[in-house]
Amino acid sequence: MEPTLPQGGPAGAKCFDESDLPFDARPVIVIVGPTASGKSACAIEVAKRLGGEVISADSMQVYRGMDIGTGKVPPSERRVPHWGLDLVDPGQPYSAALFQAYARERISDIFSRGKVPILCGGTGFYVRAVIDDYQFPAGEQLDNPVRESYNRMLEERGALALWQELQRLDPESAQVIHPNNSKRVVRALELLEAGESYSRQKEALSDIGEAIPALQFGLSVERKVLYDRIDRRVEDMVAEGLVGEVEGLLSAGFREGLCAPQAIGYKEVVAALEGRCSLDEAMAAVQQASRRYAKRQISWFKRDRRIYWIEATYCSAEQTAGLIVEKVRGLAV
RNA sequence: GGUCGGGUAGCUCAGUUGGUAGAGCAGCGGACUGAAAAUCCGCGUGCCGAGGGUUCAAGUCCCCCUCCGACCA
Repeated sequence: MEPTLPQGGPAGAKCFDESDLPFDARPVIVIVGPTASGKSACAIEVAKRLGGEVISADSMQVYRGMDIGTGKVPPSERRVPHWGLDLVDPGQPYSAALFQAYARERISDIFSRGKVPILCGGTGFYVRAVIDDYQFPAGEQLDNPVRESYNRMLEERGALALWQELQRLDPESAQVIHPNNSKRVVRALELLEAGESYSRQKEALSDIGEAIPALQFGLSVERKVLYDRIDRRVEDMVAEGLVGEVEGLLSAGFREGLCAPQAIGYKEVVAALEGRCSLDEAMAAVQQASRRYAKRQISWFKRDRRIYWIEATYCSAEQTAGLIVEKVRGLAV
């Protein structure tokens, strides 16, 4: 089947136009898409052809020791330098702001060596934090005592009381956050402490500019095919030793982490290891969670009108990479 | 062959004395500025097995056919 490069992407999408590029700016190549859409292989292929290096934009692949379940490309298959992997231990928190700083540093370093940075990953928030002008308050602690105390308030007095507290301190922000969304309510309260306002940030989002010139490509795969691939991938993960990997992490204190234990594929296997369900049930839960995750990813990326969508359902990594390289060269002339 | 039970959403099932149907799960859509694989919001998607009858009105009552299950031969 011949791959084609659609002209627009979603209906009415505004395509990236070469006139948007500053004359001498070298764009970062961005490859996004839902889990199991073939991003990683495609990125490696593009990197090989363009003299590039891959930066993974994935909130879980930053963790050391979480390899099988996060779908990390094994070292033997990397072919080109990979960044963004194994940055911290599973016990540590990580964030979009940290990734933003890390990835931008990597990008300028790769450029300075005359190579092409390829940002590739499924964590939409991380991708946008890097290429767009997201400004996070400086100097915030990740294990914030303020967050701690609001979380306690949530536990003791409930979601509504917490939201009402926000309403009292910052009514504008309370208005744009659903009372049930306690995580975000806590974040808004935290921001207040740092002298920022959630609602002001949200407003700024509407006309946020690009911080780094980027050419974004999205791999789209028919839903049914994507779901089948996800289901199979989960079976493969178990066959490759996911359970053993989780056991190892557990004995290394993985449970105390803030972010890592939330990873799909890990929390479910932990439940099975603790006897709360069978392994088969855990696998089914992982498959379902992955499908829903893919749906959320699609939702996130669909919104970005700058992305060129590539219909990749029946395409190999060589084919999708070929289209990307062709497009990049076309624009670079 | 006979008797009984059942056939309602993708699945499991509810459905009052008749008033053109609703739960759970699954699914779909959306939001997103230091947890984002997280968190949150929204949406029933239906030839009620087929046909006929009674009735102003049938998922519901009657007849017949059909399919599934159990039991009896």
